[in-house]
Amino acid sequence: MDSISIRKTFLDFFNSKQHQIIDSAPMVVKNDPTLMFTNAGMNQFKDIFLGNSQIKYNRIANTQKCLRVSGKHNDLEEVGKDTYHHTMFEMLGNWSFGDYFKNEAIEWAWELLTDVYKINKDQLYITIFAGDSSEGLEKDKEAFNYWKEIVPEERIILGSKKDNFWEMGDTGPCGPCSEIHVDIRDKSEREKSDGASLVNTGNPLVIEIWNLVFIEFNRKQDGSLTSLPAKHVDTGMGFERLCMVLQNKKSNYDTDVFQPLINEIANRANVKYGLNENTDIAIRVIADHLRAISFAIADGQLPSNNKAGYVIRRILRRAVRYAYTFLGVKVPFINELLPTLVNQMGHVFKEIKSQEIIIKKVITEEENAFLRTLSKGIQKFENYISTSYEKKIIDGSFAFELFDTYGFPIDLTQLMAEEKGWTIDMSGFNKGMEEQKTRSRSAGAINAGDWIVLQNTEETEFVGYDTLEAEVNIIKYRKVKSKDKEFFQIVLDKTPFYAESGGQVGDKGCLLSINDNIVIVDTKKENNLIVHLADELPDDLMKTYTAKVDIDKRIHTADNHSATHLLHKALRIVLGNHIEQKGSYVDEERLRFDFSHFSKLTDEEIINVEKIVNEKIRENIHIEEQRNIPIEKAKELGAVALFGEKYGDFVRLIAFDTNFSIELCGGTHVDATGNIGLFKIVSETAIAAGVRRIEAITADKAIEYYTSQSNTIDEINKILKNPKDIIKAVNNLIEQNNNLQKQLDEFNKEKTKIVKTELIKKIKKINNINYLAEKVNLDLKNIKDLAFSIKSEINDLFLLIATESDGKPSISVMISENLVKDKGLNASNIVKELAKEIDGSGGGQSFFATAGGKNIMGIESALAKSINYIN
RNA sequence: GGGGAAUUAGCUCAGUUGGCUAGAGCGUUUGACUGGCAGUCAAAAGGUCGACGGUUCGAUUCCGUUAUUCUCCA
Repeated sequence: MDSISIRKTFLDFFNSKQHQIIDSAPMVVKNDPTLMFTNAGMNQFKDIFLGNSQIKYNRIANTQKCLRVSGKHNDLEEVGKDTYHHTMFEMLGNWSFGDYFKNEAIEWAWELLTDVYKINKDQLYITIFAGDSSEGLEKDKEAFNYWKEIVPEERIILGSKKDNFWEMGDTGPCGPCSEIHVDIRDKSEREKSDGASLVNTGNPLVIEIWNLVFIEFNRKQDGSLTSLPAKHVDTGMGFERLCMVLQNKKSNYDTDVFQPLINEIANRANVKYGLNENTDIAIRVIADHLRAISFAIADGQLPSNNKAGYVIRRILRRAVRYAYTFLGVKVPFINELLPTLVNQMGHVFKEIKSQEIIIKKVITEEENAFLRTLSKGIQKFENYISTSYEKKIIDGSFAFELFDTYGFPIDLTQLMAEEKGWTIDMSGFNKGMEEQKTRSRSAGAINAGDWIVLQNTEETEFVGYDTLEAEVNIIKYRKVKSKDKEFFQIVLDKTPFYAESGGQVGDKGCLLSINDNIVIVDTKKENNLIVHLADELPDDLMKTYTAKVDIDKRIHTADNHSATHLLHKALRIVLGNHIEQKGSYVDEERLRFDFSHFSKLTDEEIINVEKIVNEKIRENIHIEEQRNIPIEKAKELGAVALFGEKYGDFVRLIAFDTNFSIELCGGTHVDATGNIGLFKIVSETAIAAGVRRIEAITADKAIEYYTSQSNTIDEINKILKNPKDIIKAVNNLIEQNNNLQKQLDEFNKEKTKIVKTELIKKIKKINNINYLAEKVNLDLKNIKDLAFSIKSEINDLFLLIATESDGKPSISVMISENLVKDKGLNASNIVKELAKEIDGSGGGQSFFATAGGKNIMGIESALAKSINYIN
């Protein structure tokens, strides 16, 4: 069975069991501070488990794109070395939310694996939770009894809390799980030893294939467990692994999920897969990482220099490094593999097909950038080797500097050192690493206290679309410490405050009562929870408060947000339908819109975009809002859906003229476009390969902009005495200035020349030295020129020039090089001594030195004393 | 969020106890050689040393602030 049918069979099977089949959520997670990427199938249902969201379907199944590269599940460094770790993988799963439980979950899993996929029953083993006395938990008898009916008892293995009890985090929903393991060893091996003894022992051929989690408890802060009223089923089956089993392979990489990529890589690198351990690893790394970065970029996460974007960059760089070191490919080529991937997965995951061009462009650019980083690191490394050749040990601190500051991978440093017969002081390197880690941890440590729950309410009601003021009660709060700040997070039963999301900043405002005025400094979202940030708590937490949003900030933010929608559509009209939103930021000051486009916008295009937006503003189009419509209907209406945004099945739709702009959007907007007033683009720049950024202002800010521009022109006009043609007048001025500057230079040259000839005339020959000490009226730069110029004409020169500028004296001494050498004269020393006369100090080189001081009266004596040096 | 680094000619970069009136290669322009292309040789132009402030007689160099970029950690 090929991988495409395997995936389809899974979804069809659960569809036939009345499951709603849903799309994969984006790999890139928004609104969850604890998670950067989707790392398990259940992530998008976290709010349901936590009770923050309502259940829309009782039964769901899907295939979920997952990425395990950071945090608790970090498989990045393992990828490639074995046959089963991946950064990106698909997780097949079926869920029950308060609907069916252990019985059906077990029955269906068995049916699918053995009846549908036809896996040999003798090769399957079951694990169930054995119980844990320290938790006061008994063996999962329920699961055991169900399994016993379908599987011989000796194939059911009791597992510990570590293997068979699943927890989402330190607190929250959890429960026992039951895993299905499969033994894919050769028949002869299976006959020799029992597979049961190899379950959970790390054998790559006796592996877990499906994990069925039964969520029935809630872990409280004090560590105790309570039984949940609604029990859930959460299952996960690794797709790539399933393919391996069904295709009778011993490695995920041997399945048709990876083989086309592997062949392509081997082809292009001109190596054969399966002959050499090192090149095999490299090929697997590249195949895996290409998938991860392509899907991440499609989900809207561009490589960048921090956070999630940085993780993506690192994955790509790991791939480039393996290609560079083990395949000897030193030019960008990973981007060229993309068509193979798109060909293979584009029909299921449409996002990589529709964005193929931009993904390729971004990868190419990143490859080039990293190859540059590598060559810089190599240069640094070779410099180091050549300057400290005697010891043949590379300092840990230098290796760390290369890694930390220049991004040069440590194992590459090791490899290069080995080639030269050097070693690296790894303990020094590790020490630097440790220091860096502890520094970061202590700085980033956020100490969140327990939630203090005052009321039990399911979900905060957001009323901010309709009102900016509401009577509210506090349902829970907690104190949060981060580094030197301490603040409170407050959750309300309902709130007019918009929480930061979709690029729009969170609201500010206050909680008011007769005696209290608590300032809300920001509003953020943690999953679906709207959290208000405040520096202090109200005195009486049980009271009802008036929650008031900062109206000015909200209105101006809405201006900018609505303008962003108009801009988006205008860009599509002017530039074409390839425009995809890649990022957006909206606050009360301005708006920022990143979008895919391949060249700089011309002045004309920018003017056209501005023109369209301003026309739509003048049309004063009223907003059409539909708050809860099914996503299918929204798409029918032509709404622009954004990759990288997570949508429920019901969405909010914002239209300004249904024939013009329709977008799915949770943000706050103006009632009619006329409120925006005026729209002005202030900058257009590139931010990544194929991605451009427009920054713009609206309303008051735009008017201020034009006012200040106009004032500037008025000022210039005034200064130039109202010329007919201001541009011509300025050009004339510049030209005149250039001419004058030229003349001035000429004049100074002339003057210097005259002074020079006069000075040369005054030179006296004393003891075979051409001596002169004079005061002149030139600035310091000209004196320097003068001194060098005289030196080039007069041999055996001892020259002292003094001058006065801004009421301060300064002296310069110039001595011919041969005198410096033969007579031991040193201009620097001489000038230091003479500087005493003018209450100053100075220095310089042995043939030319300068000094400055405070006492003008000392110039004469300094000039007089200079003769002592040649006598 | 925290650390490290970079920013010098159109491009790629040198430039250490603060003072060599700021350099190289490539590119550009001009001239010579050649029938032309190309090339060789010679010469020239091109610098607010990222911005602002401080220390100093003097700052590309030292210190602080800031901007941008790179990089590592969380």
